[in-house]
Amino acid sequence: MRMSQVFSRTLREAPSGADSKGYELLLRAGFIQQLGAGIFSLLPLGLRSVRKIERVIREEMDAIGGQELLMPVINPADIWKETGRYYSIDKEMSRFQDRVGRDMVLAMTHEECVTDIARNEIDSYKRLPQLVYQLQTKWRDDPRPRAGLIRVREFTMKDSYSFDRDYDGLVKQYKAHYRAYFRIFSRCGLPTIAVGSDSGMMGGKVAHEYMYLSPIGEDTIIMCPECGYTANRQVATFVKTYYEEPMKSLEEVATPDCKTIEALSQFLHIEPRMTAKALFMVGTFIDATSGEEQNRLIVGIVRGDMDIEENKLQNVAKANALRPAHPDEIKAAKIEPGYGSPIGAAKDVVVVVDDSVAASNNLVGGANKEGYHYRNTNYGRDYNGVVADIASAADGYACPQCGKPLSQSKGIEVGNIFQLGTRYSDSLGCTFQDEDGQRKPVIMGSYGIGVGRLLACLAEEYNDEAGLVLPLPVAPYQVHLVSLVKDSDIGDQLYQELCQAGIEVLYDDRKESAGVKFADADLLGVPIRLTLGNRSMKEGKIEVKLRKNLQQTLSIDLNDPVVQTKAIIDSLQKEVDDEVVEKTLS
RNA sequence: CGGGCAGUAGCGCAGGGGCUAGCGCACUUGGUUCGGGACCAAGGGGUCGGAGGUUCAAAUCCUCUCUGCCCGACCA
Repeated sequence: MRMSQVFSRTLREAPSGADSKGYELLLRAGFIQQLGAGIFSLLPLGLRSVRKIERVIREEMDAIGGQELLMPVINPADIWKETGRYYSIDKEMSRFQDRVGRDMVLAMTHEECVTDIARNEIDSYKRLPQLVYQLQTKWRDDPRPRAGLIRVREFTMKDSYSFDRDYDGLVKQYKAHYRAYFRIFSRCGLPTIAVGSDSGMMGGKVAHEYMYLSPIGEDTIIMCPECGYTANRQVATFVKTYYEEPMKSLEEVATPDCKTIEALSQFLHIEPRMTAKALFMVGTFIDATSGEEQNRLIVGIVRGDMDIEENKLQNVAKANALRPAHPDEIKAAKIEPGYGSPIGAAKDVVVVVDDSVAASNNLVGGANKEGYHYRNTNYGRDYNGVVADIASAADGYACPQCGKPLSQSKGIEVGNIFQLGTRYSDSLGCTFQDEDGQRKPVIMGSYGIGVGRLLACLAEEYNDEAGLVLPLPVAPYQVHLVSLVKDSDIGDQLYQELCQAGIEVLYDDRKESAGVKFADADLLGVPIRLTLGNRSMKEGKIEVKLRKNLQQTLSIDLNDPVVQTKAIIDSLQKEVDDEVVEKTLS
């Protein structure tokens, strides 16, 4: 490709609002352009990178037996009503009606569609196992898109779906994905870790997320440096210490202006761990068959030295959605905000008690009276509720596997894998006849990779002051040919030669100064730069620089450029191949 | 959905009742330069996000509205 004809142009200054380095550079290099909030066009350079990522994905999916198909973005709402997600998913899924008034949705994922296909195709155990995948546009009306391609509303996703006759088969396909995903990300050059995760709206039990660790990430990952335990904070557990002692009798105590645990413990001269903290949320419960909605107040109780993990609370309460309760909603349940506890609360509130509280005694808790707390509150005696782990893991807490201190860091989720089980085959009636003659639901798995987000993470990982430094397998071109000589014939000829040899060349044939050309080459970040200039040509050489190390200058012979260029490409490719991560799930 | 900020040339920004709306970069033409974002000269490009209002006069003040960004809620 000749630079003089490239559709996009480079920007000298970062557009305002480009808050992360990677996003800024993708914009400045002309890889992407924004159309609306969370809606981006991929320009030719960006699309070339995306196509390369997609090729890696296809190769690895094919390698584990995947068959590519393509499902429609627009679905009749019927199948979404069958699984209940038409009702349980809120505004994140966009809906409309066609001309005759039929309910339609923009599919935000394809479990419904693929299960519908499978129930027509799969009738016998002889047709299992199966694995299909697609690279398809998803629309999710995220309430808050941000950070360029990291969190968007329209995006391309690789999603695959496995079908098995039993759980052993599912586990096998799950493990195949576990390994394939590490291969995909590492082949693209992106370092990732797999963490245990919540299954969220997907349903199912076992799930992993692939995280690219980055300070701009929105997920918090809890890790144990000692034994390798990793989990999303949403599900991460830790070892709690309990404080058991003989129960003492309940005692009201005046605690003016003690609306926080900090103020309370200072006022009473006690440690936060001797208090119980209450969090009030309103949970929305949606009946999956009728779509009927009901709101109930949820009280989460955790010991004062910990925080509540809202995701855990939501799961335990089995709510479809949670939001903080308004003070008047709390009061309506006979609870006093700031001095609240389940003691004496209305009957219809859902009380969830962290095991740290249930197993500790004589904690200070709210008296549901402005300015007063109780000493010696005890679960089981003074109030009841569901006991579960709803505490949020954090830096320094004890690892659930080895007891050593945990650490936390931020990450971006680039992929995930779920063991769905029969969540969708049950509700959509996707069954097969097994060897024993019985009809059984197909066992499913679902596996996703955000393609654009992967590119965004790569841009985040690979850059320097001057621009992008993309690895060879995902760079839009392999070679950037910069011609600084007036006589364009030499450059044109070299360009032709390289192209004919199958090398992907970006050829800067513009009538620009050397500085402009180098600056653009730095910005675009094509891994290998060939510079055609008088300096080296006098010696019959072409100057070579690798984008990732501009200090070092190499050279190849002017009269035999193709073979030597190919050798450099091969060596860069080999560097990546040597780093391909092989990890298996035990 | 709450809180904050911002919409003026392709990009980054200035101007905040008064004549023809400006600067840098980018763009066009001519010339000089030619290995790290060159120089000189001459140009082109704007219904100042939209609607309504106040005023002799509105990019500027007021009201409404749309859009984008940031924080939070939210989020596979």
